[in-house]
Amino acid sequence: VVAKRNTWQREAVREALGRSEGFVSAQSLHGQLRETGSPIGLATVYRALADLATDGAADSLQQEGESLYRACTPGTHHHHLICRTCGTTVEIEADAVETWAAPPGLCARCALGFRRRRGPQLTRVGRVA
Amino acid sequence: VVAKRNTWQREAVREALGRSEGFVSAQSLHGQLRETGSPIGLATVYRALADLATDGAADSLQQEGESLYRACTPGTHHHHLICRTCGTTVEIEADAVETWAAPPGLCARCALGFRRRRGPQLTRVGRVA
DNA sequence: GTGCATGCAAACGCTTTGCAACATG
DNA sequence: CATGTTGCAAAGCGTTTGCATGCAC
Repeated sequence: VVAKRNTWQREAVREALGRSEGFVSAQSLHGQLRETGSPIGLATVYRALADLATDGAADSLQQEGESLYRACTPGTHHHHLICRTCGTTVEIEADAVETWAAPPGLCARCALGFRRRRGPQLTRVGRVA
Repeated sequence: VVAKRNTWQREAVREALGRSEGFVSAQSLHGQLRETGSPIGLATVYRALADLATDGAADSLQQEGESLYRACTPGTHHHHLICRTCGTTVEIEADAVETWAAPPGLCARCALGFRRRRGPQLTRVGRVA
């Protein structure tokens, strides 16, 4: 993988992310880094997190208008299960979840492509009433 | 149900929401209403949507930093499946999805409470690498 | 007159971008 | 010297809130 940008501070962000339990916001990550004496800027944290997410080294989710990030083991094909109630997150191997999540989570047309391409997919289930 | 607020324009928002296919943003909904000659303000659209979502008359999801809304059949206990690839959304009856989604989507501790309370839950599955 | 919905504009929080300064090779 | 990262500050965007107005009862 060719280094695109954020070569110095990006490592600091990656470390801080790895040190954190569960998902953290960019701002809280920035706060932590500043507390440890780093002069890192908020913009750099955002840029680093965007890169990490692109490379698959970090996983992100949206919650209440802000993005939360979490280090995840890169290179391995896996999914996350996030408990909506308590926030507990588990990485699980791909095959297990695809067995139950992929077919009902995609419409017929896309499920076809999913099985072929196995591209990024997200299944969401909301409960009402 | 006692009318809390937004009694007049709320109905206009509800109608416009029902007229829309799939999920729409508050801003686009506001634009549509203004195009039809309504003097409704953006704030009122947001307030009405918040109420509709609270009452279960609308379903909302977050996508790329903005909230999208969709009318849904109120009073019935149901879930939504949203295809991450093409955005197709289907309402499905509760029992079917709870069979496969609830147990793996919650951690052990919360799943217990889920079965007891059957409170609002959301299961997300993200795919990486 | 009282209460509450409404529209407007300002404020808010998170994120992104413009830019000048600087480190690296 | 050329390239690309950095911090800061300002801008951007969706959303929320404060407030004066006006309608309904």
